[in-house]
Amino acid sequence: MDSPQGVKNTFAAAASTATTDTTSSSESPPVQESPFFNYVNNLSPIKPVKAAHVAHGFPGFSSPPLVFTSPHINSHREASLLRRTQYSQSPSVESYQNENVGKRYDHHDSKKSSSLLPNELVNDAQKDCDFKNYANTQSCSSSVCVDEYLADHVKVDCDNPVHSFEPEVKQSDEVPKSSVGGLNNLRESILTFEDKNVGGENVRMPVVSSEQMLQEERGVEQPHKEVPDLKSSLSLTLASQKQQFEESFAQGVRECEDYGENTDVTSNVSAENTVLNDYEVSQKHRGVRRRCLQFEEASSNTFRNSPSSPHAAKIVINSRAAPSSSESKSLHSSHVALNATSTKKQMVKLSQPITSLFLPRCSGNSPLAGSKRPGIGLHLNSIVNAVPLACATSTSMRLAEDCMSVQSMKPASTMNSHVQNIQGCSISSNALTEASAGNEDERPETSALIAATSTISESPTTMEPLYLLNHFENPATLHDKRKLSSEHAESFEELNQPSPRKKKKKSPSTSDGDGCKRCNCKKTKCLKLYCDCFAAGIYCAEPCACQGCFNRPEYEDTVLETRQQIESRNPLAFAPKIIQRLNMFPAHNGEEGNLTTPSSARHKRGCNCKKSMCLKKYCECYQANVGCSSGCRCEGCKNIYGRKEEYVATEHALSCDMVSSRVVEERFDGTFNHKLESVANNTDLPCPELYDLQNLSPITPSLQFTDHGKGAAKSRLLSGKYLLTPGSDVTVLSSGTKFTRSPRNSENNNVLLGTSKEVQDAGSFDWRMDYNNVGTMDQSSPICDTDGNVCNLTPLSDPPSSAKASSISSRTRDWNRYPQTQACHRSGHLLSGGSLRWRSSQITAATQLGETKYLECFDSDSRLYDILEDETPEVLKETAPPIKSVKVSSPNKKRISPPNVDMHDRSSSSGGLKSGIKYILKAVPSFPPLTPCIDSKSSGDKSEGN
DNA sequence: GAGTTTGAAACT
DNA sequence: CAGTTTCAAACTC
Repeated sequence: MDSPQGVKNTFAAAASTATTDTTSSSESPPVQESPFFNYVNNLSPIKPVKAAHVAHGFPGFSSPPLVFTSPHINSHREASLLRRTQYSQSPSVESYQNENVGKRYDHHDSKKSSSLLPNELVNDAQKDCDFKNYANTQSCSSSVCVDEYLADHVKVDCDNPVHSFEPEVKQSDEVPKSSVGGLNNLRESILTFEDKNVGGENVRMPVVSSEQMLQEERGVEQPHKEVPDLKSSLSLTLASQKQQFEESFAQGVRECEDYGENTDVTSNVSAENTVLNDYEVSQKHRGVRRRCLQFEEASSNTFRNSPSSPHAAKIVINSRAAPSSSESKSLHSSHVALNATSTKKQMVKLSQPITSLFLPRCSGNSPLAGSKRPGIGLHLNSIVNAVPLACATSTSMRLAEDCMSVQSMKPASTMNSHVQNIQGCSISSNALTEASAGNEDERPETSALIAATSTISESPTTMEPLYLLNHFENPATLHDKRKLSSEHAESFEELNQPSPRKKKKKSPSTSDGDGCKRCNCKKTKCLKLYCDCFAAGIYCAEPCACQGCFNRPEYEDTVLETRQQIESRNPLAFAPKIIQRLNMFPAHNGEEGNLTTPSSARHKRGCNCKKSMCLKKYCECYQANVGCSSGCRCEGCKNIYGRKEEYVATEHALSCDMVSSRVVEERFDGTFNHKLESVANNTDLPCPELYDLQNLSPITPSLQFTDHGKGAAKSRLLSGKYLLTPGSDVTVLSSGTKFTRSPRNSENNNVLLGTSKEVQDAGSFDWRMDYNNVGTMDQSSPICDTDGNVCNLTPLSDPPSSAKASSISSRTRDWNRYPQTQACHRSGHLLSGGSLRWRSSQITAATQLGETKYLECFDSDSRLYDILEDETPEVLKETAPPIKSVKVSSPNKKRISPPNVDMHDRSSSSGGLKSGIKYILKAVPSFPPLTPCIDSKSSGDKSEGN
């Protein structure tokens, strides 16, 4: 590989727009010479940006589908990690872990050291532990169970999960001796652990002990022996999480199980392919068996129907990855990896539901996590519907990474991002565990949650870009996890096939089998929007056939710069192109969930097809599986998903129906807001859901509205927030269709921001937020964080209304008062606000204000009105003006459809809300173009404009 | 796999 | 703002 610098330079020279090297090259560690690193790096990119978002996202997990999933990332890492772990069990790994805990990986270390995975695992485990600690007893119990599972403990002391374990243990025993030995080691370690902690009590606090163990290990860097302990502990935590997750998941969604099983199978296959040795394979099998047994048992305990089995299968797969090395180690690592992967997979499968579940908890526990991945703007690819696939790409942009606390690590950052993703997964798992922590007994709640989430998340399809996710370290939003997981699967394959560009071609763009897109750029170096990967905010991955690609973690700086430049020109450039509009009612069309429904989603800009009649993928609307809207300038539109005319009509109808009292209530009812708030507070709504809700709720209009009347605005904002909260959302917005509908919504977790513009902003915000606030994020719930970040950003950015800002600031303070949940609401507001520009721009300025940010956000929202008017996608606007809407599309701008309706009018009427139609932007992961965006926005151009 | 078509993105 | 060029995906052969 060229040295990054050199490449950058050349690239910069080559790329007209792009690239500024300045920062650069130096940053990116040259490391990558080894193909492996390159490979890894490729994977890593995703992490940074998206991860952060994702984190919140989890909530998302729901995330969206599509877009590109960078395949490799997760799977590869896991696999590589596992393998490496085998090789290097050495304390170094532990040290990494330790470091990771406090920090993140160094590039070199991460890259070079195979330990990465372990680190990730460790981190996850640690996080999990933290969560568990937070959760305390409950989690502990679960963890204990997990430990037992892993250990196959002799003791089944723990009645709960433990019992199930016994059988597993037996099986494990059956496993080949070699493997058995490893198992035994693990068991021993576990046992010791248990003994220490519990001393044979049925219910233990293993978690704590596990954590302690981990800490000890970290601190001391004990030799291999300890490693197993750590691993075991990790595995235990992971296992516990898995169990919890599985349980809840099983309850909530069987379908997911099926899906998961399928995936598992596939993963297994791939794993096999990857599998190095029969020996390893055997180990895997063992692990699988165990896990299967364990999980099965666990699941059986809780719910057998469910997914547990699938999980086990998944686990097994994971185990494969971890083939070798010392059995015990391998086992541990495998367990960990498996756990991680399993969780991820689950996440992926269940993703939406899970995320939602997690998010709430995450938000509750750790504020931050939640931050939605605001940033992520989905590209067309991301389009919820269109991409049913799950490829959520894991690829995260480094950009995010830079922003990320871990700035120091560049290349590593990518790794970190991956790790983060993983962590996120773990986190999510933790959240689940926490939720379920209570053990089986407690499960009911979790299960209920899960069920709820599952219902909400129904659509698995949604994917999210990773970049944004990466931003949030913690966040590791579910989305990220999901993506990662999905990617992991792919990554495995990729790993197998080191050559990056092989695939190339277009796997059908948006989705390869995975549903991940891959670019084939030749001249743009993947630094322009021509590149789907770049546009989606993800790094190019191996599958990409691009030439001279700079959209890689190594070139984070370049990518960021380029991105910023693009955003400076068009703040919405990275915003999700497709906005989902949720109908309050299931579907006037009768097609509730179907994104395809014309009413369900729209392309932000609209297409401009002339020859394809919107019946081919040339049409972005068609490609996104969305109907054409008034914003489209297509000729002879025959979009099967909905024609412009239809769209208008539907809007009309919807508006009539929807507008009804609810909107009014929302607007006016302070009580409503209160309810929402209470709901938000109470409910652990996963961020994603919130997002969804937000998305659903025609927030933007509300925001605008709020702008008009500040007081009202606040209330609305609140409402928006409420919307964010799942429960509130449901109540408020729609009645329930929302959740179900939005598979996308789930995706949207990333989307959080909701409206396209909003989304974009959010995406950018998130990124920025993450970067700036990474630390803060941790503190606050992820969602909130993101929101908060966004808010912060917004104020700054908003140039226009300084006065507003002031007023807003006061408001923001109020917001600050609000708990994280509120923050989430804020995010919703943001979404509703829809003026992405502002936010984005604001983002730059505001970084960290946190609370104040929220307030600002509102302000920004007001500004957003302006923006919305300008930028808001036609779709959004359309939604607002239910009837008239016929075509809002601005004549001039091809893409940008100027808002037909007066924002004020709409806002006042909250027409958008009333209409009941909600659009969700699936934002493409927008990089955090830190500052520049604002200006452009302030300029007021419609995003596209020129 | 190469070549053509298409429409978005970028540029002027 | 409009028009043109460039680009890469989608499509066809």
